[in-house]
Amino acid sequence: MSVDQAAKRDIPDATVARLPGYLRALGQLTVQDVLSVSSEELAHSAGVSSAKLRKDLSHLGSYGVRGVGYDVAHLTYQISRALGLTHDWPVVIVGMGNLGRALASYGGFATKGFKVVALLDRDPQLVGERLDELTVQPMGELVSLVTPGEACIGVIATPAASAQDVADLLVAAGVSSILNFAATAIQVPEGVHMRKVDLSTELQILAFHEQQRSASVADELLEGAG
Amino acid sequence: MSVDQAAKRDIPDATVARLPGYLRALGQLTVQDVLSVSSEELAHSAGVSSAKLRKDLSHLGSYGVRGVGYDVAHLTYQISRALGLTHDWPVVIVGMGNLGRALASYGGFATKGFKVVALLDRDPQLVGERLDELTVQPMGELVSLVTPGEACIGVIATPAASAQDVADLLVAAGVSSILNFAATAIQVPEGVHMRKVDLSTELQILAFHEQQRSASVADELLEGAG
DNA sequence: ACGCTCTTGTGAACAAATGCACAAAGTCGC
DNA sequence: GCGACTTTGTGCATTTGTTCACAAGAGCGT
Ligand SMILES: NC(=O)c1ccc[n+]([C@@H]2O[C@H](COP(=O)([O-])OP(=O)(O)OC[C@H]3O[C@@H](n4cnc5c(N)ncnc54)[C@H](O)[C@@H]3O)[C@@H](O)[C@H]2O)c1
Ligand SMILES: NC(=O)c1ccc[n+]([C@@H]2O[C@H](COP(=O)([O-])OP(=O)(O)OC[C@H]3O[C@@H](n4cnc5c(N)ncnc54)[C@H](O)[C@@H]3O)[C@@H](O)[C@H]2O)c1
Repeated sequence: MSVDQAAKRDIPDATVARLPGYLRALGQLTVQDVLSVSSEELAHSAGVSSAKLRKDLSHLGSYGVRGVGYDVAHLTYQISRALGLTHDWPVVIVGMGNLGRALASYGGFATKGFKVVALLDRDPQLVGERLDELTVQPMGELVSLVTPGEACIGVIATPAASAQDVADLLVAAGVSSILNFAATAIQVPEGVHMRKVDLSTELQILAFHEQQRSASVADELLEGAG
Repeated sequence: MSVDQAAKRDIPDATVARLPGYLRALGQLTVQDVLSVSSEELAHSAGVSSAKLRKDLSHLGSYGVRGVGYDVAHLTYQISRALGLTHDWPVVIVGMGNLGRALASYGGFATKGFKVVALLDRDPQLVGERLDELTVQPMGELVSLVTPGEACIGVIATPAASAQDVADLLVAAGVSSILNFAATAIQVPEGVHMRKVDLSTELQILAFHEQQRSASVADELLEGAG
């Protein structure tokens, strides 16, 4: 058993970040009743190179068959296990504005190893409102919803100004992983995992590349003229 | 001027991905009327190490003053320029469901160098609906909205099943940068930039770390017992 | 049984990113 | 002016990630 866990222990971050993409591609193959897939094909559907895919999978163990490829069902299981998706993780969403509602009504959670267990907002006007099986609760309920020591994922969908306060409340209640949608950096204590999803960052990165493109076009014109 | 552009030309990807975060931290300092900031302070607000921040900024040029720090306004300008945010980029959003509406009504675009110029959906029921100054238009309007050669950013907020089709339409219309919110990998031709924002990927990465944590706790218990 | 074909898994080379540590270059008090 | 002090910018070592290229292994037809 120690071998098994040791194998999981040092999966590179870059690999972990790509595993969900492989899982999704495998899911599409599953519904198409495809039983087996080569690294080349799977890599193409996931949008990576086949060498990268094979190296990534080699970190989980040796689950392919040389000359044949990977068994779709078995690989799906192995990746799910590596990611810790063999059981559902509870998720609480804080902030029931435009984004929070969209997230709450988004069905993609349940099928992927997560279960939204609570929706919270500090606005008394929103508390009590029903959204897809769940009732919006006041912030005070947080401590009774989260059991310290038991893993729980917190999602922040409040305005940037409240994000740090909400993060502090989540951490105090015992949440150890936070996904932040607010457009601000938040500080969390050591031991709490934090990731952010940020629209404007992504757009700005795209803008950078667009600008590079137009700059190089301009340069080529100048070079042609000079 | 060639020197200037050469300096911008090879900013590492990892640096580009962090620049928006610095810009945001600088924005907060600006509203607080802070005029100057050290790498240590700015790095802390942006959630990175000061060495990383300095190395990142050094790729843009030498805009700090030794012994003092960085001028907030000037650094803001330089980063904006490096990212290509000195003028607004047009953005079209396709898919006016839960997420698309949240994005459309999100004010964060305008202040950050972007302007939503069109909302599109294929559902005739939604076409014609007004959302914040804009009317939802049918997909056929795409070609008349985008001018090939002029940069435009396309945002995909349709279900996964339609994402590839929508991407193809956007590319055909002349869009050269795409931000994909749909939970699927899409293929775009060489020369088109594509980035994705994906909730379930992020949650799965958090789940991995939670699982690592519980695995190591279990290990420690075993070790203590053995 | 054997050789042919196919595809995995991985060592080794390469590239990118990070972190360290300090010289260089500025400010400020005197 | 000058020396003490502060903070930047960067060369270098280290770590992390990617790509290449191919040996090892599995299936299949004969
Ligand atoms: N809407 C989008 O498309 C979008 C896109 C990208 C990022 N974001 C970010 O997501 C966040 C939410 O966006 P939105 O459009 O849903 O905002 P919103 O204003 O519609 O909703 C925010 C909600 O958070 C609640 N709230 C505020 N402070 C709180 C606190 N301290 N504790 C608990 N609840 C609190 C408010 O009552 C409100 O219901 C913002 O930070 C925004 O920048 C939104
Ligand atoms: N809602 C969320 O919180 C959330 C979170 C993460 C990811 N996502 C992803 O974002 C996407 C959209 O989610 P949603 O909840 O808004 O879905 P939705 O079903 O509410 O809306 C989808 C919209 O896209 C339109 N559409 C469908 N096919 C189209 C096509 N070919 N061309 C143009 N328009 C088309 C539909 O008419 C509909 O209005 C999904 O892929 C989902 O996985 C959503």
